[in-house]
Amino acid sequence: MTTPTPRNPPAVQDQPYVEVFTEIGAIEHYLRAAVIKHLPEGMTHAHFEMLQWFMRYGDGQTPAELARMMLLTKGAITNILQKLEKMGFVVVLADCADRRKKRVKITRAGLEASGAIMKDMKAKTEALRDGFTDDEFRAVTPFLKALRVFLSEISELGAPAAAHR
Amino acid sequence: MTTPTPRNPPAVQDQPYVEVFTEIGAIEHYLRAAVIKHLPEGMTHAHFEMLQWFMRYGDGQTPAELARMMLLTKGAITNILQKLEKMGFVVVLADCADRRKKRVKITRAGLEASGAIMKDMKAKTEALRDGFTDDEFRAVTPFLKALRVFLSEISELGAPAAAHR
DNA sequence: CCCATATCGTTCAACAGTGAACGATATGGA
DNA sequence: TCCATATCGTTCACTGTTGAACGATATGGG
Repeated sequence: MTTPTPRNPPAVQDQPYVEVFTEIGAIEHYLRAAVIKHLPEGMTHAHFEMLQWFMRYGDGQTPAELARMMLLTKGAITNILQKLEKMGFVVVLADCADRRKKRVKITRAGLEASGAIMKDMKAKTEALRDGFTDDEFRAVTPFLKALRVFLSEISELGAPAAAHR
Repeated sequence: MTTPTPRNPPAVQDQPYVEVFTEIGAIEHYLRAAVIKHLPEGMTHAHFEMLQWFMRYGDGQTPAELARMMLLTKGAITNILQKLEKMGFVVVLADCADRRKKRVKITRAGLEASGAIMKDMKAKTEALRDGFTDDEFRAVTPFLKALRVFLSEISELGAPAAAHR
């Protein structure tokens, strides 16, 4: 056992919301880490999230729509789609009605790849459902939704105008 | 009004836990965006998080300890600390007892910079406390903590050994 | 006293995401 | 009709993080 870390004590105790944000950040981190372990060679977490998005909401969206939904920039979406298309997991089609737009469709190979990954993660998702009930998740969902909406509105606001002088 | 997006319908409805993870990812995204708007020129979200960490838990940790606590690699911590030191917000001292280690201390300037940012964000934190009660945050904290612990344990596990053969 | 092992902090190449350009296309009011 | 404005998808320079090195230091068993 080593000497305990010398350290100045914290000045105050955490506000409840600070603790929530900290836990949320950690959950995000560990969830990503857990998923990444199951992705095949060359597939990024963002790639997998894109495929999952199609599984959840269907496909046929434009890249700009995907960017807004997935909270990424259009540039990131372009990059992700190009790689997914190279892998054969999506096709990107021109939109005849509006020639600025494109439409993204998941391929059969994409469906299969997505399914294979989820199957590979099955033990973990089952452990999750073993440790927590659906009702526990449902119990916190309204609050998380409200918090997300609140932050999405507030995050668009800039810094205050340096007070008045 | 444009034509509604042509899109294949989703096959199934979201599992409760999927929705929770989605909301958590969005909360993380918007929270980061909201904070970044208030950071001074040259300060990164990671820099600010480091300063906040010292405010919460005190300073004097080693870089390796900071890496473990903040869920970043040692390389990232080195980078962040070097920049914070250039800004004059932290000092990195040698540990006499263990010459492999260093100890990080926040400076008065770091305290002031951190305080100034928090003051700048005051309107937003007040809006947060206006929209949600402490009890609401406290109500979800145990579940989030348990979920974080669960994921931290499960994320260390690798992929299954490709079944048997 | 060694020496194998572990941890320390740093460096570096690779890579993903951002944000601001850009040309192309749509849209709607003068 | 024409033109200002907006959105489309792409590109590119920049930046932050990762993961694997590396040398230096500490530790503990033989």
